[in-house]
Amino acid sequence: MNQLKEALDTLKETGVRITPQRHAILEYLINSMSHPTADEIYKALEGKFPNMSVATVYNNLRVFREVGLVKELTFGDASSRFDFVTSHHYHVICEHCGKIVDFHYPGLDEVEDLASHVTGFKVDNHRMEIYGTCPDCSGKEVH
Amino acid sequence: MNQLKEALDTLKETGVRITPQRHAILEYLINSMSHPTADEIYKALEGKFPNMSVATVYNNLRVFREVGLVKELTFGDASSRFDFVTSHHYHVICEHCGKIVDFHYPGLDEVEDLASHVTGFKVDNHRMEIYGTCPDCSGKEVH
DNA sequence: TTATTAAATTATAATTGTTATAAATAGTTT
DNA sequence: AAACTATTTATAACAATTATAATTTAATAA
Repeated sequence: MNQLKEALDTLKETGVRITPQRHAILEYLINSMSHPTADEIYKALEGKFPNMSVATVYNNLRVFREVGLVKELTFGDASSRFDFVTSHHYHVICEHCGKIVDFHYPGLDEVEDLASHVTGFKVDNHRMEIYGTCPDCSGKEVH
Repeated sequence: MNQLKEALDTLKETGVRITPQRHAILEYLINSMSHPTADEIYKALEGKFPNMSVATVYNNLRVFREVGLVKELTFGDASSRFDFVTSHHYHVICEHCGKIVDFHYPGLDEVEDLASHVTGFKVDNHRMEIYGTCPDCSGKEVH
């Protein structure tokens, strides 16, 4: 239930020190329903941590990713976005305003199996994003 | 049949000038079975075009993308890779050596439909990549 | 064919996201 | 408390990409 507590436990289990900065970054990731960039996190926390370095944000996001708490979403042009891992879900992205909406779908195991069979790869995972126009932007277009 | 000719026709139709540089970049994209980065293209053509600027490569790849001739593959860390669009296919990527293998699969229309229904987005397209270990790297691991 | 004109190329500088480095700081363990 | 290690900070470096302005060139019509 308490995601932050669970996350902190995960860190403790894996021997990652819990620093105030890490605590705050995790908290921010969990509470923000968006998918913030490293810079957004940095800016959001500079009130609480005026001396925190951008490197700290990047370092810790990498740590969280390695531990499996956070997923990095990489689109082409802009900077990476970070997503606190809860359940397995995909993202639907608006090509006009960049809004990202979560979208649950049973994992595409079938595709992984076929890919593995055809290519001989040992398949670990996959990524998928869906692109389109969000309702807000659709509305604007019409007028 | 002749992909290069078709591509040049597409450019003509859309009013995009056919310059020697564009011709060469397209030719390289079509002939290379790999998925080159902008820099790889730049280096590959510097024999033929010693004065060509990197900007030219980037500019033209953008033009090709806008016209639909080329698809940009964006992974997180490294630079974008470019894929001459032939038929609809996905990519299987080796997490160890970075090798990219094409993989045909009937489009996941079903997922797009569901996403559209759930989120209210007007869905245009999607991307999917599959990650794993290629046979070569699997072999090396064992020893 | 040549003259015209808008588009493309070039060279360069600037920008941006991210990572590397080294010194300072803060937890942990003995 | 001392010693050790992980973490943070500040800064510099890097690499991919884009912006700019001057120059050149492709397409087209006289």
